[in-house]
Amino acid sequence: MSETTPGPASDTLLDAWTREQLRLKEQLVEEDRCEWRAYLPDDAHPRARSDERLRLVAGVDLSFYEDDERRALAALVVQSYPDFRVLYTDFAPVELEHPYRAGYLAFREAPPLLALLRKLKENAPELWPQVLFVDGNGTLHPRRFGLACHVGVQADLPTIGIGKNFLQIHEEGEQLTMDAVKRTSRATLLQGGQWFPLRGESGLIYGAAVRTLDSAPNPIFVSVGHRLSLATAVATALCCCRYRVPEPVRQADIMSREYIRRE
DNA sequence: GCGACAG
DNA sequence: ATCTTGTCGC
Repeated sequence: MSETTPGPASDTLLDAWTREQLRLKEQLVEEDRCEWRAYLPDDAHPRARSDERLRLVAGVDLSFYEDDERRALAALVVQSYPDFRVLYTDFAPVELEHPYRAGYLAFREAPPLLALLRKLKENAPELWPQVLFVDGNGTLHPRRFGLACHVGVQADLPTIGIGKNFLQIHEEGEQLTMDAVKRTSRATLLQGGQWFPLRGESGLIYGAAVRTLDSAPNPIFVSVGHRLSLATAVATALCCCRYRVPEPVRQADIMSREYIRRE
């Protein structure tokens, strides 16, 4: 069966991918292993020492062409913090090997994103970011190893997973449902900056529902990608929000779509 | 047939 | 992901 045909016929491929996720997960670090600390942009007296301050943030995303389902544009944007000046952009047209499948997004999107990161390290190592925002989940994933983890581990970079839609977790009877999240969001996320952990029946925390702004009632879903704690991931995401979505992923999205539209 | 489905 | 402008409200 063709790899691009979704369905039961590709079970052996999905099994192999599952094993690959569990193998890479052995290298996953879910605690703070980064030399910087987030601080609010409007904090007149940042508490962090100057050499511990967050200065370089980045975002990656893929945008798609109308005609061909497999053609896409991978984008990497590096920005200064806290003023979000765009310091570096790179775009690469790519031919995707695999179709989208929930739970296996990394096998579709990670390769082109990692290629952009390798190129950055080679051509402008001084712009290597302190943290990378990924458009997609990290540990908020059935096997706790989503795209943001995949990219973080393989690039050895602190990463934060940002989901704009909730991915339900039913694995191992966890029962993290859309309904429950919507109810809790409505009841507890009363203003920007508020969030709650997404905790399964087992007690495991997969990520957080975060209301980033007063003006954006719908939460985003933040999870650990690599080399940081959930608390750091949430605090850093909040520090990077001018709009509902953290600025690096927002810029990568906007600029890649603009690039497609203008060519 | 119905619901779920990161991007 | 993408199809898509204006428009209602603070």
